[in-house]
Amino acid sequence: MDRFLSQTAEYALRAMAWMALTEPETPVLARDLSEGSGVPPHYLAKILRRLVLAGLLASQKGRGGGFTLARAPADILFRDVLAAVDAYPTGDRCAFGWGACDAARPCPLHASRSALATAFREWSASTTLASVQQGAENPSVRLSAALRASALRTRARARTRAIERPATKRRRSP
Amino acid sequence: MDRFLSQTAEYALRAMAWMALTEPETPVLARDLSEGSGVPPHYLAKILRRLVLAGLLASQKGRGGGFTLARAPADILFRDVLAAVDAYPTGDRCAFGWGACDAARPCPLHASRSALATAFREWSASTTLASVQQGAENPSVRLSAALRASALRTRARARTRAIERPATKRRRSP
DNA sequence: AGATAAAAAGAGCTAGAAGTCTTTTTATCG
DNA sequence: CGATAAAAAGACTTCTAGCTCTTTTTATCT
Repeated sequence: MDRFLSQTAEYALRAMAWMALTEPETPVLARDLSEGSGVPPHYLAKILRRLVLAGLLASQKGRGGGFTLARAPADILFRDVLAAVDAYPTGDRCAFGWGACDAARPCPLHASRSALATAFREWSASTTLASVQQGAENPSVRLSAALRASALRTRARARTRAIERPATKRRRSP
Repeated sequence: MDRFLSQTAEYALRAMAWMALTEPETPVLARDLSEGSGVPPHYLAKILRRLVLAGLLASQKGRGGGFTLARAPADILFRDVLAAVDAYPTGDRCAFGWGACDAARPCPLHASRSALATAFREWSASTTLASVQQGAENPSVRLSAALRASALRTRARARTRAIERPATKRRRSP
């Protein structure tokens, strides 16, 4: 094992982190986000959808569309992001296998398990997307550069396509 | 999502917790452990094997055999149990997708992620099996009762089998 | 209107986790 | 020794997270 959270949860945090590091209000393409963050494009699309449904992102279809943060980074908890992709553990089922298990009638594992649950809840409820914006070496500089590069690639792709298709109109099978 | 750890990790902790609550030195049958803890019997067998290989349990084959704790509960960390079933996250891969990411060159998610990792490590390295033995309502009483009942069922099974097979000797297909 | 560009939807694939079943090995008892 | 009782081994199945591919919908631009 090499990670604490599920792959999907990590992808969701990664995507939101990227969003928090881009120019606010400017729509970001799923494709650029995928290339920049390394999350598989189609899988990222599904994750983004869930983040939209959870009210953390806003999406705009069609030309000039893309994704934008729905709220200020400081108002988006890690917990919100995890919950959006169903990666926020409720921990309501007893680890010991008991039907009922609470503070009143704790199972032998209850106390230890609660300690972990509490630590996790405090972490995810006290950490916001704003935390990714402050770095010792100002990582946003590097990130902006990466995204700029990505945007340049996007324009390059457009140009390439324009060249590949010289004046002839193509139509897909009817 | 409803749990913090993988199903296997939870089963491993559950099994070890049961072991810590039984009479020391007295071998516990995998079957009784399964019935008592609710872990599927054959799956539990595999988990127990891993715990033996990790040096946390001792096993004895044949009649009168079973499983016993290899060390005192206070000397068995939750971390040890999780590591035995490969459920101890190393967290060495960057959550942001960077190849290199450490305290020197942290990714934007590094600090937050480290906070979680630290909390988890401290929890799993400071919690031992002894923690399951101390409960406000002395859960070991209830557990001992449950195990006693389980042991009784085992003897009942033996009796039943003895009755089902009255003096005739059966042999499996050659 | 028509071309284009974006998100959205949905069907399907794959590998690994979780769980089952059967057989084999090893020990003990009578 | 032979019956029995336990763990151990291993093949096999099932389910689901993660991932891919294709098509559809919606918006914008000329």
